[in-house]
Amino acid sequence: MAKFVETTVREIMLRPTTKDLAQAAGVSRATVDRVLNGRDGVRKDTVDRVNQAIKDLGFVRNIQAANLAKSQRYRFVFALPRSGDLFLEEIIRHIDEASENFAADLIVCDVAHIDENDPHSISSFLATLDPVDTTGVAIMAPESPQVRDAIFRLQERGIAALPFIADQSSMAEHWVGTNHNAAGATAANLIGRFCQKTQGSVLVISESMRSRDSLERRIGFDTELNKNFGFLQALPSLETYGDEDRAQTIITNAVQNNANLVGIYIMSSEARVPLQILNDLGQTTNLIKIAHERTPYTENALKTFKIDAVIAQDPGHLVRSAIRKLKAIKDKRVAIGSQERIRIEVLLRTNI
Amino acid sequence: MAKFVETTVREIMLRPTTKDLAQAAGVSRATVDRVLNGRDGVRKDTVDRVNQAIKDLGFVRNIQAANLAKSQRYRFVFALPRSGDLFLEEIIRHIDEASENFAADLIVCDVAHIDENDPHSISSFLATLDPVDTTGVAIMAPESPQVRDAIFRLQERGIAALPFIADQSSMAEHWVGTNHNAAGATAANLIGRFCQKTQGSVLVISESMRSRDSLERRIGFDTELNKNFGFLQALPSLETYGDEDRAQTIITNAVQNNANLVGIYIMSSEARVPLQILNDLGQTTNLIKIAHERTPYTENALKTFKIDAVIAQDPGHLVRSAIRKLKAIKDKRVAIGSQERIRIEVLLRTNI
DNA sequence: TGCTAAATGATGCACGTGCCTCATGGCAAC
DNA sequence: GTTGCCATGAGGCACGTGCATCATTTAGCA
Repeated sequence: MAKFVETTVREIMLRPTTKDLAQAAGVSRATVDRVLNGRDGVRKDTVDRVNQAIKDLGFVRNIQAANLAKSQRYRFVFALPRSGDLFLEEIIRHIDEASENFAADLIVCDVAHIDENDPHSISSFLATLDPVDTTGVAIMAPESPQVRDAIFRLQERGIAALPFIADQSSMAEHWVGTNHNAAGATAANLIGRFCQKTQGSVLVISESMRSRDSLERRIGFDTELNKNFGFLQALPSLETYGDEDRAQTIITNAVQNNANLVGIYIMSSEARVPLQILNDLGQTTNLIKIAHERTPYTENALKTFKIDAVIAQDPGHLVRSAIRKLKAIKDKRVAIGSQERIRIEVLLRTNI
Repeated sequence: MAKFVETTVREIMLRPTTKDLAQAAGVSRATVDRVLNGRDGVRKDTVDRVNQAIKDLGFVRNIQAANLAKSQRYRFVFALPRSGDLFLEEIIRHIDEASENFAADLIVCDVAHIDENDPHSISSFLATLDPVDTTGVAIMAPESPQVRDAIFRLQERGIAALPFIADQSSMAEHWVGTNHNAAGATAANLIGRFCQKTQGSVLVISESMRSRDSLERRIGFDTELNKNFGFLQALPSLETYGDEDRAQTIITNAVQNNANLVGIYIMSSEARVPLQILNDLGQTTNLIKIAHERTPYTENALKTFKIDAVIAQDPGHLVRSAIRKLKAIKDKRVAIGSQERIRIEVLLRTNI
């Protein structure tokens, strides 16, 4: 049984303050303040003395008190594509939910809709944001030089900016989303394991192959299939361009022209349209079908055996992770690594 | 493109204070304080007036300021079994990590080791905890009347208490962990889908069937297997009792006496011992193998094709969820529902 | 040595809430 | 009318930090 020595506990419960710091470093509270907040006019060896005291005492700034003093508030904007996509609806729902639940932390979230295919308009929207009432922005938009530049300019103006779900390359660690390559590989892995070692081909349906996300998924999918499931052959990607009529035509053609089809991978986040078309075709019931993202539609499709697995990223986690990261940037902290790695979820009928 | 009217933003960024409340309700700040903190000596209609003002203004108490005023600190104790279990090690690692990262929120976490099979000693340990230095406890222990009672007594003394991973039934919503039944069903689902429709039997290895968790997993497993994979037959559970020699004997026997084995489900959180035994036996390489919990060992086993899938609950998420729930209880708030539902993760070689 | 600028100290208010004390006014029972 | 209780008001201090102002000390330099 663990013992808790009284004094230790008290020490833990009472943390050192800037006053203690000042005393330990042999300076005044004003100088501690200068060092803590990076103001200039302090000699280097004084700075070092204070920093040493911070280490020695294990001082951690009381952010609540600091925020109180600064009347700091956080307002984060989620810049999302305007679209009727079910996955986006889920995202927005979670932003609303998070907005309520982070109210106690003085955080407010808003959604702004952008035209995802017009980098110029996105860039000029971002330019209108004012650091006075906007603390940070999470941006979901396909990669483009304009958007990447706009993000850098935001940061220069003191607004935290974060690519959201859609990756802007060269932002390195600074984004929120999953590894699309691994997600595609997981789809291939599941199709390979689920189909009964039958020789055959796999249909890949996408909304568009122009985005980096789609390309990466496809590469991950192909690589895994070739390497570990050589008996399966992936067909070229069908692109629906979000057009239902076009989807109807190309999917119907593909199914009828490929007699030895064993599986279908729906790569885009809008699984509903392709699935309904496949369902209406009727001849695809015993094919392995894998789609992306948890929505009411895909959940139901899993339950009713119309689909075999869903590769998903948790929309609530994505939203909260973005909020925490934006806040961490503002607070000049580092966020928890392991908490912010968004998992690639595998949803089956039994674990939704 | 979204527009943000100046005034609206300012309104959002500046929240009403108790002063505003007092003015709106036509009472003094002292009375607002009496109502907010549930002190008595206030007439009912006055209470109603204040509550109405809270609604009208959308007042939300500034917890940071309140904590500052109260010098409120949180110290949470995780009461865990003492064991060399890799999963437990992961849990402890995440408690340490969380402890660092929640420091900014004035939260400190400690681990206490309990004797999981001695409800009496657990109960008397819990009784020693002092509300002065312990804000809440997360308890990982098998279900028992003594522990359940001890939990209720803790709550009476003002210490938040929460069953952790191991369920104490009748605590309803108030616990942190996954649905074991669904986890077992998912294991069955995966084995059923992965094996190539071969008739055969499935070995189930457990540490002990005395715990409710194991029973529930087993029930979920059997139900799913019988319902959707009738061609497979689950064998009676092998219990290792944490004894390596015993494990060696019973597993070897089972494998040699069941010629038509197609899969193995390792139900306990300690997958290492059974897996090593199976590996040494050599004749099980092409059986479907499924285990529980992500540990360095299971991760490696996935990567090297020694195991086909892992059913896991994210230890970091479990820990953080427990902390958030305990804090919410202390703050008399309701936690975010969707954030606190721990997912049953399916880990494959491609998405770890 | 004396001058100037840079570095540091001293101090006080503000932030929003909890908690305490003391004063005041009303109302009912005697 | 007096007494005593109850509901409420008024005000102040504390929490830990940010930020501002003004005073004072120290270092650098001629």
